Amino acid sequence: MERHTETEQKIIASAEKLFYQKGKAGTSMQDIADDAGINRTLLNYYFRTKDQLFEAVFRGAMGRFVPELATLLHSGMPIEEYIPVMVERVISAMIEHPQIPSFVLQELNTNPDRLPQVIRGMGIDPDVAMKKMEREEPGVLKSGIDPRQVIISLLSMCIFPFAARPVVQEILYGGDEEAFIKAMHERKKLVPLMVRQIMLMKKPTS
Amino acid sequence: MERHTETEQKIIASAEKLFYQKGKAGTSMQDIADDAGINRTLLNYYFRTKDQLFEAVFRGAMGRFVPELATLLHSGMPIEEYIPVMVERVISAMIEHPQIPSFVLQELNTNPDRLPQVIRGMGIDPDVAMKKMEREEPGVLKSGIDPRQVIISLLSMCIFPFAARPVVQEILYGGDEEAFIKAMHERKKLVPLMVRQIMLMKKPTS
DNA sequence: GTCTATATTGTGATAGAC
DNA sequence: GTCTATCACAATATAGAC
Repeated sequence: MERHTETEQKIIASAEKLFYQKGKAGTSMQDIADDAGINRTLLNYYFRTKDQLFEAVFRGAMGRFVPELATLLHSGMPIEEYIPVMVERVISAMIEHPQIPSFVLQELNTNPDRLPQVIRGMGIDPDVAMKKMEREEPGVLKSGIDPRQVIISLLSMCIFPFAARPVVQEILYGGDEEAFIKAMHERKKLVPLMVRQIMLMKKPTS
Repeated sequence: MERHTETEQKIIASAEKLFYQKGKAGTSMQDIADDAGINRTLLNYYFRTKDQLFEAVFRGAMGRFVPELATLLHSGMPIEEYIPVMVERVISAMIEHPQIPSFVLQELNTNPDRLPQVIRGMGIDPDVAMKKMEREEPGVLKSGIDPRQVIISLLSMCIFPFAARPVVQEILYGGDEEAFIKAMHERKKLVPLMVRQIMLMKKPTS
């Protein structure tokens, strides 16, 4: 592990702030330098190119909640046991860094070529994950629901409120930031209960 | 209503495609002109500035699913009745235009100043919406759950799979586009059932 | 490590010929 | 309506002095 100079840290901090908010294309090197209060050419000195600086920020963002999500697919525990753990960790991570979900989704949408790399980075073997879910299905879901539909709902209920934070906060919480955060803390308990209800669901007309 | 020339339509089509995918800052006027196979200055002739062209595209995107969402808050029906209708409409609209959710969320995140305008555009009076939910709460939710938490979950389960489509499709459906779309069609029936389960939930330790 | 100066390319936008 | 030519400026990046 290298030690990072003060300037380098200021650059990363400003780059994170601006990339999270305005995206890669919407942020110029000058913007970052100004925000960090340093000369523009220092960005090139430390990171050579804008691409490499962005890469550093993106990896950092992934590193902050990919490990939590990877648990979902690799834990040895039966699915119902680690759902509360996983939800608690994921939502907590997002409360600390509320802008990461929309930032990551935006980048993956703009540049889907990155997906394979990201998935490998998560240490996920999709086949293994699929088999795990299929294997668990009979025990976990009384109904004939595709377990992937449950996974999607679980992830949705955790991540979406942050990806759509401005809208949710404004419309449902009257723009009150504290109220929004408080609601997200409550959600750490609520989402597992909601998912539990979904898993107890009766088979639909299939 | 004006009639639109062929060139104008080609411009809008290409602008939508590229803005949806790469965002406003990530798309240049040259990119759009090239995609439409026309001269770059024609964009200025028809829309004067990039801002105005983007505005046209953004309004178009909003218009495609805001009316569906507004129903959620303005319908005279009791909430449980129009949930299936609303889910069906919203998901169908997103199957037709899968890129709109991430596009709109991205823009609202980058430029939250737009929110008031958008909310007014939806014809939503937030106060009215809140009162409606509070008024319905006793009848609809046996538990003491904040009805906003249910609304958030409902919207999440509908919209998130599209906002995160590349990831969901790749990891859960092995990159198979058809399989993803089929799953989203099934979701039109599933989400109302899931929400119903959530609304039947017992009060947590409050 | 940090600065100034500069090269190079790209961008949004307009004027004016056809 | 569509083109060419041109403008003013912003962007990334590098060379080289200190």
